[in-house]
Amino acid sequence: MSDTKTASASERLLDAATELFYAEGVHSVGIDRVIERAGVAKASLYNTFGSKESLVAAYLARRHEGTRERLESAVRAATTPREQILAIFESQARTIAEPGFRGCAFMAASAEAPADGAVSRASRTYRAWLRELFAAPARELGVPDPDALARRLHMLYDGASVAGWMDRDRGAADDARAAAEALVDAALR
Amino acid sequence: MSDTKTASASERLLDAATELFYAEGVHSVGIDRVIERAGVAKASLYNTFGSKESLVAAYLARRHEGTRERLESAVRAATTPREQILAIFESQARTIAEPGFRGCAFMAASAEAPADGAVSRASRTYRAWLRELFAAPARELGVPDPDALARRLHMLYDGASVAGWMDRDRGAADDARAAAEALVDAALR
DNA sequence: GGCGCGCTAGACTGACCTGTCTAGAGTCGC
DNA sequence: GCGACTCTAGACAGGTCAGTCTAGCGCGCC
Repeated sequence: MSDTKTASASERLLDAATELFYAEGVHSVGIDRVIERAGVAKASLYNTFGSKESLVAAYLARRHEGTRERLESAVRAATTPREQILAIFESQARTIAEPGFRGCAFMAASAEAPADGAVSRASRTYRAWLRELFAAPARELGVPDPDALARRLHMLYDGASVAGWMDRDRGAADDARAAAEALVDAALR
Repeated sequence: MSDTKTASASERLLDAATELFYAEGVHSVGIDRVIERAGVAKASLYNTFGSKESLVAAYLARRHEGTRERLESAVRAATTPREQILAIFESQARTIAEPGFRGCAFMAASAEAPADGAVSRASRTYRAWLRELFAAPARELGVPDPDALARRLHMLYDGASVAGWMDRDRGAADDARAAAEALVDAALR
């Protein structure tokens, strides 16, 4: 998170938007609260982003980037395809355990947004990337239908995220990891 | 759905709330649109439900009831515990294939609601019921940890719902069903 | 017949929303 | 010194929101 004093107005706006939108929801947080938290004038927000929807899209793009760095570095640290798949769930477990975890930001934002706007587009981009993150090691495994395996692993990932959020189940990703092992084994059988 | 002409004001309000809240989100739909669609005066809504939040809770309670009837009758029609578990996903497949499917109403409503209100309470009640719907046949299977199996099946169910919604994946529940078979087999092994 | 109750229609309040606009402060290169 | 630029502070417009309140209608029950 950037230093409030030195960072540019656009950085501070994104910091504030990230904290407020994720914690309270896109619709519940007004522009005025974002600029107040960022210590930035309203005109600067509209000069930089143009609209609230664009600010939300930028917030989601930044979250996508953060998740991408975290998960891809976890995957890189693993050697076998099987371990790469499980590393995704191990990284997710750390995310869910963090204080303030409130589920998937893309689900939350999409639930409040119309189906054809910038928010839905950002979500589709994110989900396509995550799907491919599962699909690449699935192909390396040499299973008969790697795309089907990737879809099912993605379901476990989403389900763990929902359980960590709505059921406050801290161990959700550990369960998902164990289930993922079973799915990989079954696909290899 | 009740007949607009003969049903009571409270029934017509719930009908309208169900359609609008599910299709467009709780926050996006104002009270005025609900009463207009229901053909009911605003005072009647506030006499009956007292607040918008209570109307939302009543809408969720009704959805819970509908899902309960659908899934429990699907489970009853199955004979073995294994078939009961798979019947849940088969029923989900029909739900996802329906036109207008927009994901889990409880996820959507919870994403817009504060964490301690009537909406979150309704979601917890619903999720606890669904968890138990998986747990009962899991216990009958005689697996070592039926609660863990139920949690993992619930994750698949949630993940299929998310995929059916966000990825417009019509076959999501079929994938989830196949994955559930693998999880059940692995738990029995 | 008359009373009460559930209902309708809609004005109204006060708050909050996004987005625009004005006016001016500070800082840079030149 | 001066213009260009980026920023701040905040008023303002136009709309929407939840929720309250008044006034009156119609129907069933006593």
